[in-house]
Amino acid sequence: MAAETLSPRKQPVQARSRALVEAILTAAARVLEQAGLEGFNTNRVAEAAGVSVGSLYQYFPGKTALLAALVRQDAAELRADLAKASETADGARATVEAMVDVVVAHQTRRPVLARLLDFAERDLDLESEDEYEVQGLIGGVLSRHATAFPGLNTSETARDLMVISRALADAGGDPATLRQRVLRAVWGYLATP
Amino acid sequence: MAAETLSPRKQPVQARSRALVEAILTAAARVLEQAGLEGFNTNRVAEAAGVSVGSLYQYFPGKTALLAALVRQDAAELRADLAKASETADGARATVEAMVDVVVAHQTRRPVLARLLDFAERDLDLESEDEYEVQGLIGGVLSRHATAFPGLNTSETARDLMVISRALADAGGDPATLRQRVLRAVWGYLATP
DNA sequence: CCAGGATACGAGCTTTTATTCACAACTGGA
DNA sequence: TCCAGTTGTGAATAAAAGCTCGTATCCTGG
Repeated sequence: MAAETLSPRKQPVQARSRALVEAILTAAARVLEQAGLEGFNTNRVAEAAGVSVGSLYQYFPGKTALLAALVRQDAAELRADLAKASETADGARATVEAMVDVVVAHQTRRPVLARLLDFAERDLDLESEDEYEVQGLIGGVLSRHATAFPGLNTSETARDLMVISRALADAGGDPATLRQRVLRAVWGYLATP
Repeated sequence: MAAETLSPRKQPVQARSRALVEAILTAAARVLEQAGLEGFNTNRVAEAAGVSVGSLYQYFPGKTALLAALVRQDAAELRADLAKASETADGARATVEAMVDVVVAHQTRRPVLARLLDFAERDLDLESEDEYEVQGLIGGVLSRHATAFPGLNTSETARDLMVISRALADAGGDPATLRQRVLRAVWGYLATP
C-alpha cells in the first residue's frame, strides 16, 4: 500500500499513447462493470485492454488512480450534460425536468457501472472535486427561479436533489415508471415546506 | 475462488462457540468500518476478534459469507425496529414519521458501516431476502391509511421511500437538518400526484 | 471421571495481486 | 537515414489474502 497518488503519472503526448490511455480506460470500465470492485485489478484491466501491465503503470500510478480517473471522466460527462440541460430548457419546471432526465439517463445507460462509480467516488473522497460545480449549476437554476422555490438553502437542496435522483435511479425499480417517480420525489421535495 | 456459499457453515451449539461467533461478527463490523471493503479480510477479522482464522472458517465458509452474515444481522435489526415503530405510532403522519426516524437513526448510528453494508447487500444480491417483509410492513401502513395516500402502488412506493431515506441519510449533509429534509422528501413523494 | 465429539488453534500452503525493471520497439526531427 | 527520446513489453518479485489441516484443548453425557 505505497502512498499512492490519485493523479495520473504522466501525460501521453504522442497519438499512439493517447490511444493507449483511451483503451485502458475503456477496458477498465468494462472490467469494473463485469467483475465488480472485487475483481477490478490492474493485471486484468491491462489484459482486457490488450496492453501490458507495464504500460498501464506508465500512466497510472496504481489501481486506485485508475479508478479515480474513471470516476472523474464520468463526473465530467455528467457535469457537461447538466450544464447543457440547464442552459437549454426554459422555465423552472422544464429546467428541473430536463436536469432530472439527464441524471436518470446517466444512471440508466450502464446501471451497474454507474452504481460502482458512485460508490468509488464516495470511497475515494472525490466528491468535493465535482460537488462545487454541480451545486453551483443546480443552485443557479433554483435561484434564477427563486419565485418558484422560495427560501431554501440552494447548495444543500442541490445536493439532496442529486442524491435522491441518483438513488432512485440506482435502485432499479420498474424502468417504465422511473422518470415519473424521480420527478415526484424531486417536486415533492421542492414543494414541501 | 471456490464456489462459496453465502450461508453459514455450521451452527455453534455450545455456549463457548456462540460467544466466538458473536466475537467474530462484532470484530468483522469493526474491521469493515475502519478499513473499508478493501481492507476487509478473514485474517484481519480473526485477529481483531482475538480468534484464529481456523475458527472463523469453522463457522463461515469464506469472507463473503461473513459479509453476508453482517448484512443479514443488520437488516434483521432494522426490520424489527420498523415493525415496532409501525405498531406503536398512531395515525398516518405519526407512523410515517416514526418509521423515517427509525431509518435515519439506523443509518446515523454508525454511518460508515451502514453505507458499506447497504452496498454489500446490493452487491451480494441479498435485498430480496429482506425486501418482501419490509415492503409488507410499509405497504401495510400505507394501505391502513389509504385515505391519506390514495391510489399508489404500495410495494413500489415502500421501496422508493426506503431508498430515498437511506440515500439522504447516507449522503451526510448537515445532521441537524437531516430529519427535516428526509421528511420533506418522503412527504413530498407521498403527496405529489 | 473418562471417552469421544465438539471446538479452537495457527503454521503454512496456494493463489492472487500490485508493482517494478531491464529490455525492445517505435517515432519524429536533424 | 539515424539518433535520442518516448513508448511498450511481460517475466519476475514480493506482499497479501484465502483457506486447510494436523494437533491440542475443552465440554458433556454416561
